[in-house]
Amino acid sequence: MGQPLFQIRDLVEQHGVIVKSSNYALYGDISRRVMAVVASEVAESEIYSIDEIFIDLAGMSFNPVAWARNLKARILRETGIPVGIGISKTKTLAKIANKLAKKSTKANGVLVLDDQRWIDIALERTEVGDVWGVGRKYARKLSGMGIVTARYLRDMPDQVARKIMTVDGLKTVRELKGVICIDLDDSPAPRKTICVSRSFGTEITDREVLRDAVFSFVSRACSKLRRQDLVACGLELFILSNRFRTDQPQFSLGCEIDLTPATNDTRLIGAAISKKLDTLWRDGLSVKKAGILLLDLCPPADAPRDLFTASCLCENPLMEALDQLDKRFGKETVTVGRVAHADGLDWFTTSSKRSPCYTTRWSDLKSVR
DNA sequence: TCTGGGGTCCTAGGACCC
DNA sequence: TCTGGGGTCCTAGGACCC
Repeated sequence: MGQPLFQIRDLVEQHGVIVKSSNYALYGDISRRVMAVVASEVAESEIYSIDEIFIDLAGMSFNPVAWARNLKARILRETGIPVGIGISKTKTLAKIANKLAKKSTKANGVLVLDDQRWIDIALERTEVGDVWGVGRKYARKLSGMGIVTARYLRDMPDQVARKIMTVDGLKTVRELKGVICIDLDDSPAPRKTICVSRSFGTEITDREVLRDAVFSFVSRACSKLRRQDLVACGLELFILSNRFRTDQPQFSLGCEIDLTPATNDTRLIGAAISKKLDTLWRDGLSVKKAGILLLDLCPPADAPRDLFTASCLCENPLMEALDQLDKRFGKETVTVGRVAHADGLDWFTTSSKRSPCYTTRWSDLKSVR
């Protein structure tokens, strides 16, 4: 997991491993299909990530195992996707149940942890670092104290948990005890930031090429922003050196830009960034990674206004037309400014092994004879 | 040669207010 | 010149998640 491909070339060759570049348009669409099936069966749920959903079964009177098996079968039939279902008293315990459901052949994808004896055994078999909310750093710290399993973690005193891992860690410990501390969140708060960043296939040493790249980030970020009906009050631009090259000086340069009045117009944000880029740039830089971060997002009506503008965002027919064209004919059919010069794409991340967008792009549709 | 991208939350400390 | 108590807001850094 997370290992660069070039480090495991022999393994790939030896076992005939199939390699795929990631394809988020495809994953996103398949995810929506799976979530839709789940939503049709339950009243309360929370989509937690592209491949996870929490379901509230409180007050349920039917047999949970039979119900879960049925749901699992239905998702497989309707989407082709195999899923695992873990059921318990809290989200943290349900995540553990889910993990075990996948591992155990007996469970075969569905596991209920309700009996305390079984919970104890499950926690004993779970490494502390596999608990939801315990990352690498905390896992190392806890192991140093002899807390190596989820069971030890559950049994540690509240004050110690709080001291080592702040209130979040305390919540985790209590959730392991079966006390609900992390509620089901069925209406997630709107985004506060939007980030678009890339590592480049080839390092960039030319300011104008970098400008091209940054412009394409702006284009993507603004389109995300408009899709969520938000405006940005500020943004951050950053450029980084290649951290793996010891023969080069390392740098991490960035700047913040105030956007007043708040906007989601690609042209305005592009122009603001372009100006800043000139002050940030120095000849001799070799840029491996760059990105932009849109900050302080809010609905247009909530945006701070300046003295001379009635509203931060009037109707913007041009941007609307742009989004419509993208929607109808594919991403970046029409772009603002200087995006995507014919010869300017060398820098782009390589993804030669991307699977087709079977379900979201007409030209990628599978043909059947 | 090649080394991912996109988010949130908490805390401590400093600046400021009355 | 010295002295106190009670707040808010912002930022950087560090942890976590997928």
